[in-house]
Amino acid sequence: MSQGVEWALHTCLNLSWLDAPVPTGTLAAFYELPPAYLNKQLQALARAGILTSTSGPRGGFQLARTPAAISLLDIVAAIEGPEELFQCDQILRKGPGEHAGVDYRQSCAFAQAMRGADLAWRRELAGKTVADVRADVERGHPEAPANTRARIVELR
Amino acid sequence: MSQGVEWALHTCLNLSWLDAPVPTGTLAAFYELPPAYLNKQLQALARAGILTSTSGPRGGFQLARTPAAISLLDIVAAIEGPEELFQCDQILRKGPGEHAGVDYRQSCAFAQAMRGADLAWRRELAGKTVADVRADVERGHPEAPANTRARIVELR
DNA sequence: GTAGTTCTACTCGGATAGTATCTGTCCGAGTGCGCCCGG
DNA sequence: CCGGGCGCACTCGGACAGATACTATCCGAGTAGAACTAC
Repeated sequence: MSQGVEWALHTCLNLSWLDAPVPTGTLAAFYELPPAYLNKQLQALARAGILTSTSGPRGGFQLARTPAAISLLDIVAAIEGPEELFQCDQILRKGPGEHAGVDYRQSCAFAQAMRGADLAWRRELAGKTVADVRADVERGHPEAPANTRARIVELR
Repeated sequence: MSQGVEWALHTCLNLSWLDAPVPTGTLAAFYELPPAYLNKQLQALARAGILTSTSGPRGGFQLARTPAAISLLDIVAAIEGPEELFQCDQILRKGPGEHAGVDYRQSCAFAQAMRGADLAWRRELAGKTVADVRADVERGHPEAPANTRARIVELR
């Protein structure tokens, strides 16, 4: 699974503590990440409607909706794409007893099982939002929001 | 997710209907797969203890244990490796408020959530065995075992 | 003093290289079977 | 006719290229703000 997912998750959490656009360079410096490559990931989040981007001075990225409306699945899907983990290539098409026109992505027992596991994974991710994670973090580290805000203005 | 997983799943199912070693070439011809590359996947299954391999004439691969003792997770893990889907690189190490020596793979809220989803996925896969899938297939297509056996001897 | 204009610096966005992993292929080591030879 | 030895064809196993996708970088288009000028 792509590296950018972790960057996107933590960056979204940080943005949830801020209410003004933050440029890529500042967000990258926060974790010492390559700025241009982080920018690429944030572009994907913007295309997915999770972030909004504003150009020019005082521009940058900010959350497009409330943290409670952003699930971890939204972020993962924005970076990794909407495809399932297991892609059925229907090799049964080449086997014996094949009925042309059958969609083995639906009828193959293995494809069904893999899809079931995929759905269980997605259900877990869809059930956790950025707001949930933020609450967990603030419970364990009440100073985190202030620290983050301070570091961001320090890096501007 | 790797292509070889689908090949491995279907090949294990086919082998569950047979009780003698089948060479890679025959198994590959069954679905018109590249023989040498399928061989590579079967080697991985053998290393994982799912198949046993015998060299020489009349050799090949066969299941190492009963189909009820082979879960889909076993096969997936043999091909893809034992790593989790999401790898936490602990970028928090580079952030503010960092306490040296903390293992963020354990304490980071995102890592915990991703691990939970991973476990849900694995639980689904571990709960389904090759024997289960075989029963499903035989229910829908009672002729499948005989067809498979016939095709295998035909391709020998 | 104020409004309009220009200029500049800053930001995103997509186009462009480098690298690791997945995909596919090849040849050598080992092995069991069948054949041949001798008794 | 029967037993032993030899040769051979077959199979796995790991070492070797090619293709795809991930990682990383750079430069141009657009924009908001500030500075400057004219009234």
